[in-house]
Amino acid sequence: MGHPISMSPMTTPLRKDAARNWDRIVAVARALVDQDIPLQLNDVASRAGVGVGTVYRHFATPEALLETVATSCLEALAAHGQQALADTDPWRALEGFLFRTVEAQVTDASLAPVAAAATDTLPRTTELKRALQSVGTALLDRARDAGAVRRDLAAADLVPLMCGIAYAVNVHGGTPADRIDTAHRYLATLLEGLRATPQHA
Amino acid sequence: MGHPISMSPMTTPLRKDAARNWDRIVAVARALVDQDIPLQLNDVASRAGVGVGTVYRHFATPEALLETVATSCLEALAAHGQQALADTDPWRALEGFLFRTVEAQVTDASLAPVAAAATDTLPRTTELKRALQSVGTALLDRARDAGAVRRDLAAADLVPLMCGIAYAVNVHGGTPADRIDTAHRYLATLLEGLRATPQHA
DNA sequence: CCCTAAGCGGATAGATCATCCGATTGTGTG
DNA sequence: CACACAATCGGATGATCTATCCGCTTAGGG
Repeated sequence: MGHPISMSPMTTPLRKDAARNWDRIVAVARALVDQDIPLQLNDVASRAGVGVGTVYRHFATPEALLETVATSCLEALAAHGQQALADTDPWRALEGFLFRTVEAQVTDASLAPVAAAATDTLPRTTELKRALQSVGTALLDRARDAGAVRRDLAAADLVPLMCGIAYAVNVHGGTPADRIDTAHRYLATLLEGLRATPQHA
Repeated sequence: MGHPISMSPMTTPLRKDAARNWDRIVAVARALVDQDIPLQLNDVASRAGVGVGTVYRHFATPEALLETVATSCLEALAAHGQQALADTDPWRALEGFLFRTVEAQVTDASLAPVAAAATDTLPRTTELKRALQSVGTALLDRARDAGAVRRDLAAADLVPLMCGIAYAVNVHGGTPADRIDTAHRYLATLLEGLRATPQHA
């Protein structure tokens, strides 16, 4: 699957047992994140049935493990971003992309902290975040050129705003279904404000 | 100043040395919060020049200490809320109140965690939060009755949204001045969306 | 089959947290 | 003022959590 080496072909492949342990650890971490249990590496080790040293060797910090867990989700977002760029309607493209982004953050607890972190542990995370940022910038610029969004919001505001919405949803709370609904309402409201406001012209 | 007993007249006053230590501890905590240093009670004790036991006796948990630090700020907000209720323009009143709220959260690091916490440690905090909530509800209802805000946002959304904005500002980062500016931009955008949107009628 | 290096795993040192209790000090009383 | 007693102090201490190090095991090429 998604072992580190699958991204960097220059590294010697992991030994079979190492790969197995890597999978176990990430699977356990995924489960913990889904249950909102904080990632403590000692704990992960015992749950995965491996030694503490093994976990620390693969992932130097809880953040590194969390980023690994988040990777697939980030990749899916980036992929959708590419599709959005192909949409001919600039506003619809931006709107759809942002909806997916918040929905992902609200659905997957691993995403929010990774998105909000100023500095990344893994190069892969940096790479993916950069890609997402550039897609967002492109979509926003296009929408702005089309006169569809107000001019005082910059590309650098997109990530913070999406994180803010996700955070607000968490504060609001509720069942998973509620949360998605809340996320939609909040984002819809924000987008209404994001639109260029012709009534002020 | 604001010792616990000043709010509950039924309790015997603190002994002189106890009051002095209480002040020292809160002052140190205030300073730590302002420097974004996490509140660790052992650490607070040594910085305040008191024993660990003393700190733990006054504040059972870091949250209790944080809530105490935040109290004066919450009181100021509640006071402003009362003034806002006196404003005859429903929209302006709501807008002003919300601006103050985010500004406070962005300015004072003790506020955000206290506002976002689902459950309070101190009764006083619960009381103040309830008061703020009811002011917010009143302002929102009034604005809605005046047809000034969209109907699909409830009073229960106000706190989460304000926390979300503050969080977004933190993710965005920058100097204190930048942060206040960012907060204003974000809130202005959100408020634009919060307004009733007549062009959809 | 054997050798080597990659990988394993847990004992353990180090840091942090929170409690408990003997020593100290403020305060009301005679 | 001297005393008694209760309130408060403070840090030694045990519990918990974090992360490293190193002797043992095992995969996999020759």
